Amino acid sequence: MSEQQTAGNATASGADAAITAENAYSFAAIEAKWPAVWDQLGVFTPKDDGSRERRYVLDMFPYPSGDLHMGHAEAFAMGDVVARYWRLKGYDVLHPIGWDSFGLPAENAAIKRNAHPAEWTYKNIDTQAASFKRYGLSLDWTRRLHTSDPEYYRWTQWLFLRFYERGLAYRKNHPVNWCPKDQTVLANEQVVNGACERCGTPVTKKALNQWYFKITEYADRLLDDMKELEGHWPERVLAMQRNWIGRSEGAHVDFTIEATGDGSRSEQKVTVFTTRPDTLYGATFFVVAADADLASELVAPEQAAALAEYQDRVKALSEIERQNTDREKTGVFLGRYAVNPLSGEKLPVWAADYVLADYGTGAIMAVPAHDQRDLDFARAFGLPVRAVLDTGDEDPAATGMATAGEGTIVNSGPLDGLSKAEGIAKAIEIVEAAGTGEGTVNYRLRDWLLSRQRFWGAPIPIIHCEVDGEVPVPDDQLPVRLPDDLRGEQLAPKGTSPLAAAEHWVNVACPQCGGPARRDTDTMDTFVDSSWYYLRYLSPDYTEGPFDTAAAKRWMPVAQYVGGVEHAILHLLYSRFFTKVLKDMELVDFDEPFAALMNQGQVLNGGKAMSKSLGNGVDLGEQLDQYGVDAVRLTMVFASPPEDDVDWADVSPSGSAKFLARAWRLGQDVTSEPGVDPAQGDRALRSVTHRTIAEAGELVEAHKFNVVVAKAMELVNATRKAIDAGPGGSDPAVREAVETVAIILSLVAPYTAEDLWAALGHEPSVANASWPAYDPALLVEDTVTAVVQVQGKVRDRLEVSPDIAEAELRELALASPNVQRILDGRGIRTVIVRAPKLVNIVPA
RNA sequence: GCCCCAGUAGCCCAAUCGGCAGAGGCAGCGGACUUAAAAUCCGCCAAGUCAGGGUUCGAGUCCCUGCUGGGGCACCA
Repeated sequence: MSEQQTAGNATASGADAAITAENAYSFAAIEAKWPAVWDQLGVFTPKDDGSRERRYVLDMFPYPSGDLHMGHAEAFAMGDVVARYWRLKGYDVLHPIGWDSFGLPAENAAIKRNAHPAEWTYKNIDTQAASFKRYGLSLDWTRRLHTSDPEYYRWTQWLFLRFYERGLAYRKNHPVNWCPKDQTVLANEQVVNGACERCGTPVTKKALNQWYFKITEYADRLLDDMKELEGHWPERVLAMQRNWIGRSEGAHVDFTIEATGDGSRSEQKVTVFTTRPDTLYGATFFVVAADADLASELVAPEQAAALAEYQDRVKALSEIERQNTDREKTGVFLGRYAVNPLSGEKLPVWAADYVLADYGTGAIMAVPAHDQRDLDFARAFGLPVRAVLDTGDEDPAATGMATAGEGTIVNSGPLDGLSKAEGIAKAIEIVEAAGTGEGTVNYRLRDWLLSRQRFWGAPIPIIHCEVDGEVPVPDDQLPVRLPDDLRGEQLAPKGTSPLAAAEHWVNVACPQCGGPARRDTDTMDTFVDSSWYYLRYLSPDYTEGPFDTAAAKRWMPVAQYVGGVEHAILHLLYSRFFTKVLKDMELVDFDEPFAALMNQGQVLNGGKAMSKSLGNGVDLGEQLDQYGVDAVRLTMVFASPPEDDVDWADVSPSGSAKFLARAWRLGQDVTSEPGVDPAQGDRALRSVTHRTIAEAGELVEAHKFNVVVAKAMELVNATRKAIDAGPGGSDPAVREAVETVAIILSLVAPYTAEDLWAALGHEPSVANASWPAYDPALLVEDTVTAVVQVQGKVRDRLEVSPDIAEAELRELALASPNVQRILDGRGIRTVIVRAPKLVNIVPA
């Protein structure tokens, strides 16, 4: 900025400005100055011309609920460090932004305001977009997308149809999780402790005909491919996914349910899943899930009334009550007997709610001696307990404690004498040979319930015809657009989708027979939208398919994904599933979409998550107004390692602002010209600079961003000292140091760094600069301090050459008067020498 | 109940392979500059690493036990 312009500005902002405008740091001034320059230069749009190695950095895209908040500020600050570092390192970096813009809040707002959800949604997106721009992120805005745009959801629907063709999208009538408040079904993953993940309302069960994705078919691949992610994803996220998929090895064993004496029920085969086939001889009763159809099929006529009554009782329980593991065991005898295929023993068949209808086969053989749940049930109903594995523990029947450890099999005919593991193998062998069972693997994972009875989502592109049944909407009729004439109350949840009431939309001609038909009125879970958005960024305007497969080949997988751990299972598991299906469709050539994952911590205030109800929220906009963008970003990054929480009450944005001003002022004191040879400069300062470069690079790569900032502070301090009390501002080493400060700072504080870069006489943008190379010669010290210990305690320090020989160091150490005094004539047992830094003398 | 992570100055946090407990910041204290204040600059202060045990010449770091805090899972046969 020229002096004339400065003077002009001074009059505009008052008399005091004249004193400060020239040489004082003003975040407001620099925030106003640079965004237009960045836009004009197009710094953050990747070249995509193959001239550089490509890297894809992605932050989980936001949901447009109001303006950005402190959480966004932290997450995006972290992702930007990586994107900017890689750009400086010479990579062609893709760092796009978009919005996950379908979802319930928009609908609720529309109902309240008698408006259309799009109005609220796109207004919020505009607000957030402006805030993102202010926040100085190195984003490529040319690829911006919104999942609620018809051009986007057209392809969400297209993908649904491809899944449908492959048998991966299907409908079934099944008891599902139902949120009474949101009036919609929920996926298993969206039920937390028996309550709706979104609103906290206790979830109930409801039998409904719903759409599912067959994610279970990919359970083994979702599990196995995690090997690729180990070391690159946080261990706890992998653990949570492993846990959620819940692979367990065991056996399917067929039991024969005997016909009733009066012939009212005939003989029937029922399969159980067990992980403990070694305990087959210990089975003393048989249980089926009370809410499964199987219970009603099996029940003997004289017990039917009792079962019906029990089922009513079970239905009345909330999910929260049902999941309480301290509950007394309940159940009802079905009047039937199951024959153990190994022992031939007859076992009474019971129905109980501790057996789950949708895990395994919904039926179990109960082995009370070796399973705590079965034992609790046996004791409640006076059923026999028979130990078949001698673990050395006391009899479970007496103690009430089932024994689950290792031991030797007893009372089990052909299995006697075997260990647990041998018994499992042998029992599987026997049932397989007899044709009454087989070894198998079972998963905890359930299919993904994707239909929602809400308006603001991608309509499911299926038409129901009386003649042809389910008919997919032909590709050339996509997208199935949402009607835009529904308002307010018309969108209110009624238990069925609001779309059902839009008669003009619902009634269509069947694409196959032309006869009268109705559109499917459910919309897709918004997690479907977000399961493939990272691919759409690669070719956001592509019209031949959801994405350009060539672009996917160039850019995928995402090299660094950044987002909150709250998506550990939901979004990340679904996206992994989608990727695997796309691979099978030969649209992509990789198995995992996100090669590396970083979970940023939360922003707390006073030890607690910010929330309206606690009234401890901190407004991001106010923080930015008060301290400036760079100071807020710096505070986020400096406070702690990225994955740790930041407590806003514990940190100091004003301290950050002070540091930034201090760094910026260095630029005012550099008097050498750009391009001077730093080799002529002060060696001590150069040594600090080059050490900082070396360390900062390693630290960024290790994601220790907070330490990078600390190193930058050290360099700033050293440079200030060199200017004021050393070689002075004209020394070429000072220029080199300040240029390094600008480049490192650009990772976190782009405005300040850019302004500093300009003050040093460089053309914008600092984002186009290169991460400096360090000179290893400058990292070598003239002397190092060797520590001399006696028995591990420091007794002397010696200044020695870094390449001192072990023997010489040993002699020097032993000659130390301090050492001699401490040794006090005692002999020496050993001397450990780690030249050049340490000697440890062990006295006799 | 089971599994995972973390405990270092008053506070937030550093500390390659086990090798001098301290890099950086906040707060505090003192000084310089100022008529004064703000801003700025300089300096100072501070823990022996949650507790106990073990391995080692040497442990914040490795092993065991416990305590505290945080997170995940939880009738999944």
